[in-house]
Amino acid sequence: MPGIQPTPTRKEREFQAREELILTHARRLLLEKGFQAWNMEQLAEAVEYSKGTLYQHFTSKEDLVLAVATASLRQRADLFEKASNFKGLTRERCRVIGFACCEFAVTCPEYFHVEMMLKSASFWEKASDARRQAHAFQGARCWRVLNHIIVEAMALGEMPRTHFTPEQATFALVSVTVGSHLMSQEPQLKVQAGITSPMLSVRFNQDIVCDGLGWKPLLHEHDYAATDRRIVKEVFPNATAWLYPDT
Amino acid sequence: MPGIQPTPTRKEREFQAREELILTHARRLLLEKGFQAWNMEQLAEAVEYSKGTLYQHFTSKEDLVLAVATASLRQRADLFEKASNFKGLTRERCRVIGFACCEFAVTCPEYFHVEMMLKSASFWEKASDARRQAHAFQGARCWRVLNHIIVEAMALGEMPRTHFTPEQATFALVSVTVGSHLMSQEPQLKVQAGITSPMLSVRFNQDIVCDGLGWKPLLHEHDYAATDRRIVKEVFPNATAWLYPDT
DNA sequence: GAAACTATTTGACCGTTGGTCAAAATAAAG
DNA sequence: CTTTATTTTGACCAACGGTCAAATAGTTTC
Repeated sequence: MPGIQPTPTRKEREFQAREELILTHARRLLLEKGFQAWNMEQLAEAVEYSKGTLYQHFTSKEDLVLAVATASLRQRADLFEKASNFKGLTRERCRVIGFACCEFAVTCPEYFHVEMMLKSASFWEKASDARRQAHAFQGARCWRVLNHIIVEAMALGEMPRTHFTPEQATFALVSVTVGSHLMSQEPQLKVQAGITSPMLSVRFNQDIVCDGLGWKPLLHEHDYAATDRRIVKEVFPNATAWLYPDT
Repeated sequence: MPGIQPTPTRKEREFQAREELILTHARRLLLEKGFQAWNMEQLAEAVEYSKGTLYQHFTSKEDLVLAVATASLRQRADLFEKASNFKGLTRERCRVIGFACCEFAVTCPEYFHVEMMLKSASFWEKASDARRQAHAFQGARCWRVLNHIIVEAMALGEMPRTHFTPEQATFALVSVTVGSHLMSQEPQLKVQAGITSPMLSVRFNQDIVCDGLGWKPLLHEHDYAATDRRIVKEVFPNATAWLYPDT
């Protein structure tokens, strides 16, 4: 919750603009080549500054990549919050979050590539504390949105509250979402599972978990196709691009 | 399905023994330090050979790590096949697989660390083709065991077969399992979700998905605590170590 | 048992890359 | 214009993955 910012000087604004330039190019390189297949020299060339200047913004290559990840994560949190404004049943609102996940995966395809590295302890050691906290903050925003919906679902009696806590339910949905995204990128599994549209698989698995949680109305008790049409129309008009597997 | 092997000479046996020695130490280093924080020189020192000798076994550091991962994956496939021999309802047998997952996570804790890297394209490029195929083979073994149980469940009418294919159901279970393992290692999420025992969370989420798939008998329709006791007794006597969160 | 030959092991060496810092360039102040 | 403060630069360093000619160990021949 940022208060009144001290007026940024021209220098500060230039610094900020350059940081975003760096992040943009780093993001592109991450997407095109992954983490290893480019170096700081190449990035410096791309942004038309020298290597030393890069290190005025970031303490290490890992710190830089974490900043890219956090910028993406902020977009996800923004999408989540936008999604949560949808008017409807709690399970319908959860469904909008599912759409947000897919929109995010399409908008920030480099994120899942980076997310892998975020699990490695050595990665975090090399990142600065400020960036670590920024990442945690955006992560918490995403968690909070989904958790709120589930708390509300329980309060309204749309989800049973006797078998598990709201946090357990949130965790289940987060897990299945991340796992589905990861697995649907695995070429071998895609063939074995006969996956044609990764996004469809992710949302299918989310539905399974929601049903498993007893989140009313269950999949076959409601016309979710109608809900989906409303979601596309009201919240994610661009979703048609990824909603149906390209023919 | 290995046929009659040509008799290995003494040299071949020594070569094999050394390879296992290398893998053992590499596995330990991976667990203790991750991927980055050790180098081939250190590994060479640990196994008391020189760096050049390591490169007679593996084409690159990545190739070596992939070999470690595949060795672990073989253990998982072994556990899965052992688990699938359990006599009982299909959902009970799926539950044994869930135990196998946890047993594996405890036995091969370095695997999830490595699995992250396996998603990176640049990683696979540096590994040899033979190791790639070996890894795919062990992965397919794991998939097949679970898939067979689900096919059988549908054939017996213990799982509905109208809403999805056996492969979709298998994919959902695989996704939630991997996702849960990953997420339950995230320190921030552990706090937010209030996770005390990662293994318990994984199995809980698997239960949710099984229920969501309509896999009879559902969680509340059957005394799965009794099943669990049988599983521990008959298949995983060591499971008590991780089954309950340590006090 | 020595010599000749083969197979294996070794570690000095190379190229690349993340990261540093003194010097150069630029901007600001006097 | 001169001096001072700030920013940018790229040569440089150390670390690491990977290579290969030389050394060592092992085997065969006479």
